[in-house]
Amino acid sequence: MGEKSVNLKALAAHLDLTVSTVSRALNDYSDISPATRERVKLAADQLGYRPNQNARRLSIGTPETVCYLMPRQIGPNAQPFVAQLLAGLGEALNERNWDLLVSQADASVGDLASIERLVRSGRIAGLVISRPLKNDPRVNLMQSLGCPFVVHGRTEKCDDYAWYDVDGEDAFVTAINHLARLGHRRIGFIGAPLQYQFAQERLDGYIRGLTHNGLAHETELVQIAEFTDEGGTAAAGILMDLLQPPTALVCVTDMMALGALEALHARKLTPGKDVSVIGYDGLHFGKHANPPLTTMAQPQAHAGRRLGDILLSIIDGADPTKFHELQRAHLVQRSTDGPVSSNAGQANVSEREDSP
Amino acid sequence: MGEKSVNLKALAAHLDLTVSTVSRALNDYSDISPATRERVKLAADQLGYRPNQNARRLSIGTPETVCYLMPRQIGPNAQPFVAQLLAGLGEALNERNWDLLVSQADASVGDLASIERLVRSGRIAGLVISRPLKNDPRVNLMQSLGCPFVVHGRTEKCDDYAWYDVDGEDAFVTAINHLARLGHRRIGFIGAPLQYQFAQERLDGYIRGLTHNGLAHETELVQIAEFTDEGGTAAAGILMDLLQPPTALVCVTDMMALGALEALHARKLTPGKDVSVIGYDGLHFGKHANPPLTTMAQPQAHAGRRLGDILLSIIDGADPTKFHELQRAHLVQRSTDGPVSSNAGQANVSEREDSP
DNA sequence: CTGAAAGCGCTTACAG
DNA sequence: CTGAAAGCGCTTACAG
Repeated sequence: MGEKSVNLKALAAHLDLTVSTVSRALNDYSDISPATRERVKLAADQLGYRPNQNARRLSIGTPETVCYLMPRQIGPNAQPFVAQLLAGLGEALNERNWDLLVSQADASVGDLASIERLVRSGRIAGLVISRPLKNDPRVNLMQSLGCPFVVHGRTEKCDDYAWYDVDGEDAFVTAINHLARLGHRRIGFIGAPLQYQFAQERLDGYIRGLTHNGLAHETELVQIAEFTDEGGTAAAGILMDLLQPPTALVCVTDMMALGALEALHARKLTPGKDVSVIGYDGLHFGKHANPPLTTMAQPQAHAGRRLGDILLSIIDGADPTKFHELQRAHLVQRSTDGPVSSNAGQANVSEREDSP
Repeated sequence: MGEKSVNLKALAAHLDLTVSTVSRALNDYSDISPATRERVKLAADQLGYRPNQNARRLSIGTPETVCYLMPRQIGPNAQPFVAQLLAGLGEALNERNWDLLVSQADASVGDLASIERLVRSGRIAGLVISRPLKNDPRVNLMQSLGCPFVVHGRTEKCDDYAWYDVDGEDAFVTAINHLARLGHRRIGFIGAPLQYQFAQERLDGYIRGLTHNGLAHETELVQIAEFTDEGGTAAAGILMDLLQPPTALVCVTDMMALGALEALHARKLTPGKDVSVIGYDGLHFGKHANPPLTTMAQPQAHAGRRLGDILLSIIDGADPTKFHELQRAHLVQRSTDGPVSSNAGQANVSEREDSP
């Protein structure tokens, strides 16, 4: 146990060869005789030799490592997709024997410094940024550092770097179209802080959807909150307590939609019957919601793999601006969408109406 | 953009000093005059110098990196806790400026080779293994390699290495006690494949709980399936279709419990009223289940941080066998547990009863 | 207090 | 076909 692992020198000595020859044999140089190549490889296997990667990478001049910048936790279990994304990234990297680092620097100040340190210290050959802000300083930083990167999502101005995204605007147009077809004319929007580009896009889609269906965009129907279930509950509460409450709600994340369902339950309203709710993400968990959540599902199975492949291509020298990959979300109808209810449009009777 | 980052040599030249002096100044050696130390640090800041970590680590002889072995995906979004765990690990590592690698090797054959390569190639100083099997070859491998590691969970024989776990046996005794107090006498167990130690432990707890409450352990009440919601649905279906179906179900994961709820709904049974269901994990999502899921919640907020701290201690030379940290899960009562229903114990009328 | 030198474990032109 | 040597960018005894 703990036999110190053999290095090139020891292996060479064992074989009565120089490290130079052994190294080239191991790396399949053509100027090594087949005989010694085999002999070397056999001995390497037997002794369990593995080249020291720090030394190797220092020598070849690339860290053969890529970093995934984890979005910070917003509430408990808010990121069920991280594992899947990492699995996809790892799959792409494994094929080359590259490593996957994870770090937690977001768009705040101190974290920019940590990103800079990460790339300047030669630890990584590329970076995956996720959940970008409308104007994200990390993107600017990476550009000025000249380090390859790919964004999972987009910023407002996104033409000069690589990204992979799902079309949130289109998804919300689809959701509104669906609701309009069901007869809804007052549709509430439950959104996330607009500094996040995804939040802005989905709001844009909501507005475009309204316009497209000849519906007015009333600002009181737009409620912004943290993208957690509690945020969704709070926002839905405000909307349902309006004098003219909406008959349907679209939510920027499934988590918020789940929270919105709670607000409906608290008001004895049945989701899908009294009030329709459509979420966004397509989380598997939505199937078990009360009732099962209708949602705009994004095709997340291959996001990690694609992000990895794109990043590797860029590191290999491809033009980043060639990679603008936009996927579409699709409507998954479960049980929270339905035709506008007969008593729709009923005004809430507020105490204030009776006041002076 | 892309100014090639300065290295020690360039920085030294810029300062008219040798790399030797500059290195020691940067690392706060006491034999450097305060004046030049300040001068060096200032210049380093200005030029954005960051020591190349591959070189540094090769020189100091440690990779300053730790690896987290991700459990493989079992179904979509099956690992909502991975993000939280990584965040905790990262927090512990950040304090020393160490890196966090993630890899996906599980207990299968080819993956053992990849673990061996990982440690032999000097890329990592330690490893976090999760979701171990009863007898996990990864643990044996790490021991024979003499590489520090910590297990999230335990194997059957777990006295000679470090682990952090939640007491699943105790949790299931608690769950059974709770159900027994509510009058249940036929309690079904929905489990995962028993090669996983966690599955065995929870089954042990189930049996111990039954015994403790004077209830018989009937093998037909134990159903093993994959730990996904579909697995839970299938297992619950079999149990509820028994001639003498159980009046309560305990499930080894919340995911399986959510699946079990579906099986009850399909049979027009109301969870918490007709049949009680208790899950395990304490997933946040359970709050939004139909109805909200009662569960044995594990304190997962600090698992990552603890695992990181333990691993670092071992790397620093602490005795691994000193770290056997067992947390307790606690009952979170939501809405799927309730007193045994009045029509409990009613036999299913099967067609076979009418047969010859 | 600072410099010159060796070494970490590889890779890769360059000789022979 | 193989060897001797330089170099990757650091750190750290060892001199002076």
